[in-house]
Amino acid sequence: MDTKRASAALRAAGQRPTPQRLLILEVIGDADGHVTADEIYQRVLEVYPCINVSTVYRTLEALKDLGIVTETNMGDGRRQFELRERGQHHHLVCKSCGAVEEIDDAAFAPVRAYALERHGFRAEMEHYAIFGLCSGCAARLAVPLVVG
Amino acid sequence: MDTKRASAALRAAGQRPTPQRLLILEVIGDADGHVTADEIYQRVLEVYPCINVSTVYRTLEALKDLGIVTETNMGDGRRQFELRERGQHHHLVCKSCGAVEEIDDAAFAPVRAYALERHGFRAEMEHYAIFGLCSGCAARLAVPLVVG
DNA sequence: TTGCGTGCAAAGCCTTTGCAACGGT
DNA sequence: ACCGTTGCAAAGGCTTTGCACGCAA
Repeated sequence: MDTKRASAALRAAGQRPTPQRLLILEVIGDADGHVTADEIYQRVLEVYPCINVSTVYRTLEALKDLGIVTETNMGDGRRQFELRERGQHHHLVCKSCGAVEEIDDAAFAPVRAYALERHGFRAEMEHYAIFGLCSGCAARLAVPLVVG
Repeated sequence: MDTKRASAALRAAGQRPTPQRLLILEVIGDADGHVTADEIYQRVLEVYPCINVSTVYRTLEALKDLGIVTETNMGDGRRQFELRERGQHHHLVCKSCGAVEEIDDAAFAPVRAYALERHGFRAEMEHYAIFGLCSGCAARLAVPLVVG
């Protein structure tokens, strides 16, 4: 997301496009993939030495409310953030080697349908972390193939 | 899970079935649904006043390793625990009213298939929290129906 | 006796909050 | 002048760790 569009988005929401916010957005945009609040903080710090962690958290909260960034929990107690504009996707996290790859949101369409039909529930399922074994590790560990 | 089977499971894994551990298991088993570490701690405390939180955490870790309990992150920063023996299922969490209902694991079969076919990835997807709007809130808020 | 399991207290980590100051609009 | 934003520092919530004791095998 370029600075202009970011500014416009913030302004449109009645919020000020401060340098801190634009830098935070830039860091999130430049990182390809997800970043933690602390990573964002550290990277902004390199360019803008007087920013505070609380500003990062507050900004992330605001950007989330505006729908500009999304949050994922990868299960390690830290929140991961990412630009929403990258398009709906999720992450396959290998429990063995830690590799992370992306999986398209289309994979979840059947789950949404199921939830809606049987429970009347509008499932959002945005930006999930899916744990398991990547093809390499599965082969290496000779994991028997079982599909539920 | 009754005490005998729990003891056996622990013993089989070379671990001691201490009163603390059995009580913790009992609490998790009695709770229908998920419980947090602190809830477990509080409930055991009523019966066994000298137990410590750290024991609860250590036990939960051990029980997880043994595959006796599973953990879910419902997005509020606290870990939720549940007996695995209840069978594979997931939770639908309403973002509006906070209601939690269960959804069968069958809903995820297509996702596993997708991950395997396109990425060669063995997805586990155990015990997920799915956020969204329950039927009541969707109706109340007049949310337009969009299925991806 | 060996070592697992425990209680206790303290620290750790990530995140949030109160408050006064600052700066666009 | 107003009010959204910020930095700072301190607190907060949940979880983990170090250490010595106790108890079962």
